[in-house]
Amino acid sequence: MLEQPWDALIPAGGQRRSEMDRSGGQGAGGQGNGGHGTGSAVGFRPLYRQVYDTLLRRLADAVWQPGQILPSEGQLAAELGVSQGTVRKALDALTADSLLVRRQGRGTFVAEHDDKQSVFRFFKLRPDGGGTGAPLSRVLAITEAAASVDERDRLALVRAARVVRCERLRSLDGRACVLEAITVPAALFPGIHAMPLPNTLYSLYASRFGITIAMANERLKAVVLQAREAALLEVAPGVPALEIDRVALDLEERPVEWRLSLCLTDSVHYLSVLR
Amino acid sequence: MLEQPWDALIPAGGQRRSEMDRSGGQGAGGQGNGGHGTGSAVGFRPLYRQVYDTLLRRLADAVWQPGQILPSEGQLAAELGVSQGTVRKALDALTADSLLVRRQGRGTFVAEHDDKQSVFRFFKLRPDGGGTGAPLSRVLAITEAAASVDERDRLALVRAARVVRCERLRSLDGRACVLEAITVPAALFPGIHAMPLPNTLYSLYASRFGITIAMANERLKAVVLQAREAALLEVAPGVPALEIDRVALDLEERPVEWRLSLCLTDSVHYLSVLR
DNA sequence: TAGTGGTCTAGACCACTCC
DNA sequence: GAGTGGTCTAGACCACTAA
Repeated sequence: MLEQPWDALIPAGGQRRSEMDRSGGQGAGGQGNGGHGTGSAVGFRPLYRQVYDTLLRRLADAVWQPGQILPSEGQLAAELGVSQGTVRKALDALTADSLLVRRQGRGTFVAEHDDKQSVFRFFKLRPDGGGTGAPLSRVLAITEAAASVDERDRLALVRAARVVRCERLRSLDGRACVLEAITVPAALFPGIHAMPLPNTLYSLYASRFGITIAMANERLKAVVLQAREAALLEVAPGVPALEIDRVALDLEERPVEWRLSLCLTDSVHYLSVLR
Repeated sequence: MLEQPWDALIPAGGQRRSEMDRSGGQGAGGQGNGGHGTGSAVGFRPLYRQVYDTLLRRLADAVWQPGQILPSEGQLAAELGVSQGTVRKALDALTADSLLVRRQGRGTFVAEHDDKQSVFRFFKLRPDGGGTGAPLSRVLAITEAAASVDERDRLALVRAARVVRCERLRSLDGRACVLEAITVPAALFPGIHAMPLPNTLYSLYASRFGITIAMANERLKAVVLQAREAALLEVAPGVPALEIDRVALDLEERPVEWRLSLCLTDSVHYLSVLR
């Protein structure tokens, strides 16, 4: 299934009954998996990590759709030739990564991120008062063009790549407060420039293009609004704004969206929880 | 030990051999622990959660000092009357919460957060270029006074409470870029106003006052510098700055520090990773 | 009642660290 | 070689859900 051409996953400890000798031989510590696809040295991963990768691949390939139920732990264990406990460890890890949802008595499901509570996973602006107003959006423009230098840089694109750009104005509790410039690779989102865009773009990415946003890196700065930006946000030029430079990554950690947001923060703040 | 006057923890499933009948009876789902001390309804927690709480209490009471080694899994299991696997699940959870560090072949240790890599756990400003310059600090003033309204609000203090205030100027890569106003309850940090303050305050809190910072909530805004602030940061008044309003919580989720930072972000950004 | 995930246990082998 | 955490297995009982 992986790491080895054999049908079953190779164990890393435990009394597995396979007759195959140690082949590569080595086991390996635990946490030092690295990732990023290099790992030419030993390339060993614990069994549950291999199960994790196997299931992650199926999620990335949309074998299971969002909201759909997965086979039970026992069925997956039998299919992959590992114990139920090992499958559980992989499923728990995928749940911790917000890719699965497990419900006692019902089953394990592919996470849906268009729920009301999930809107706020990647939207960290909150009204100062503590109200829970969900953001509303108005699309100003959507165009297709050749990628700029910045866009190629953020999205790891080649020179000739084309992108789709979208400008949106978002409001919270009825007040315009965010101006967003969104860029996605045209190749990954064919036809998106002609679609009606929902408020939560990431659910559209998942349902129409099979792209799941798993993570985002945001870089925040305080800036001063330019004339055009200020006009769109209906404030005076020179007002300070919070600039959020976000690159969103899919399940395979490829950058698939660049979003530059300008936020008015007089009655709104960006919430960050450090652990 | 907890939940029950008996010596051993009560199980929630499994074939434990205790003769005591179900007493309270009910089991309970799992995740709905809530916390915050209310939970008068059933108050049930899984065994591993009880072990977690027991060990957390010992950490909060400084039974084990930072850097110190804990008893082995087997010893803890024997002491608490549970299986090694249950202890492991609790230890793994504490490790996930950054309170413990586990090293294969060596043991389990209380996390030390004055290491070089740990400085950045609560310090999210990074040079744009990607350099890893650690911040340096210069204390401008330190005073004791009665708590202001804002301070009482942030730190959940009573009217008569006294606080210690500290103003610091921090620089990154040699450039002054952060002006910090720090407030702590005087009662929790006796004598701190007369101490030399290290660059990493939180290690001082742990080593001298037995207070471990487990979490922090930050609220970010874009603001304009006032004259005094701009002078201290050596820029012109009116320059935009990133305001970080942080409340730090200890192991028992009590607010123990309020920190208001003003950051220049022309060559520095605030890094936020969303998962 | 059957099937699912949630918890708990017991015991095995492995890799790492230190003596 | 002894002791530690890391991984894997097998099997038990529990709580929850739905038919």
